[in-house]
Amino acid sequence: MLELAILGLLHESPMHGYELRKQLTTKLGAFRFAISYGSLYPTLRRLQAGGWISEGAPPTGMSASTEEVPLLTGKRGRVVYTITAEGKERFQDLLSAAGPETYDSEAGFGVHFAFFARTDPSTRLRILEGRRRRVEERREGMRDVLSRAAERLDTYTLELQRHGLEACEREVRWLEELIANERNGTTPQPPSAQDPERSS
Amino acid sequence: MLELAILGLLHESPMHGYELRKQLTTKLGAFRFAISYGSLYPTLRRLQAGGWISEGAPPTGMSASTEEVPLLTGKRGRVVYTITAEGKERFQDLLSAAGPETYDSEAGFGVHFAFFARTDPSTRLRILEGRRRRVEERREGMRDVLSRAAERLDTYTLELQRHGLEACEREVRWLEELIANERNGTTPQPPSAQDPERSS
DNA sequence: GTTCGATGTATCGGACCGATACATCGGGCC
DNA sequence: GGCCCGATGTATCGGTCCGATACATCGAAC
Repeated sequence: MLELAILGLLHESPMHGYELRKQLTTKLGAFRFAISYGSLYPTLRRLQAGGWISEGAPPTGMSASTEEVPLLTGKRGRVVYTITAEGKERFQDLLSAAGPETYDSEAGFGVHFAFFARTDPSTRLRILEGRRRRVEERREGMRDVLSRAAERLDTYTLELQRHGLEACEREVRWLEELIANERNGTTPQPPSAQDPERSS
Repeated sequence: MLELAILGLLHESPMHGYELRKQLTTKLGAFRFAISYGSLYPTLRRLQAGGWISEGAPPTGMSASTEEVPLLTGKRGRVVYTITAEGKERFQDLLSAAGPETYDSEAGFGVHFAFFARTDPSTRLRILEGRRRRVEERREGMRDVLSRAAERLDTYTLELQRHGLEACEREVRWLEELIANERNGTTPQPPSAQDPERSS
């Protein structure tokens, strides 16, 4: 999960840990996702051990990302991580591997969704539908609780269920819209959508 | 967190692990909360070590909960856990101890909220306001991302932020309503609210 | 010149999850 | 009768991730 997120961000540009964390919480944080250093650094080491990222500046002297990265001077500390070719492959693999963990957790789905621009259309659809099914299940569960036990629960518990149910219904509607757009080949939201190429 | 949830449920009636887990996911599950046995059983042992719950049927031969618990025959397995007097104290302590962890996590807030009926009014208000502040912070963060970076993000990432922002706004509104009701002394939602007894 | 907040790297203990392994029981089915 | 199967039920293990914490550097404010 975290691996996918990190690879995805490093795919765009090399970064050091601090910056990486900021991006993780802002760009991917929308769907409840916050990462602590206690998981970031171990994961970075894991990725390094797998040969998917490497420490140090980009492979050959490039000046493209000059403004993105504050450009480490030779000083001390400040470790910049760069994705390797194997890392890019790994990223693509993880992107299309949409198992149950992709639908189950908020975070998992959020991360996958954030990289949809680089995910192939069929996988996108698969993930959206899987997620929808999952949320629908939760919704049904809460409906049951509300209808069967309306009398046996105190007001607060009841209100909690009611709010949860509403959130689920909203999310299902949102997903349904996304799925419809996906089938049309339209991009999600904006007024003027250009016809995207039809790969696969 | 889990300790609080378990003590709260056992406070209502003794239960065995399986039933406990079901209740945890249905009654408290609304605000994204699912528990696995891998955390349930260790926590039960922790609670037992602390003397807050005890194994076996309720202290003295009571027949009140006959229909609630499937009533273990002498067979095998089937361990029923009962809350102790110290456990009840502990429960009250945890209820009023509303630290940052109460506001930060969905689950933490959900559990506390589910037991609001047994929480004193001032603590309720404190928790609701703390939670609101937290959600407002997240909301502002997302607003910033959306306004500053609207051009630099792809459609999907943008849509993710948009959806997240909307969810935050909803939750803030919900909390605001609850806070207002709390100040009025009204119970949360229903049309005709009877004046609740004012217990300690 | 020194205090302070932002930037930055890193670890440790512990909470929690997912998978898994069992064992028991009541039915349905051949 | 014998069999399997799904629901009920207890329990552990490895691993992921979190929260707290410790440091070190740097520019700006005072």
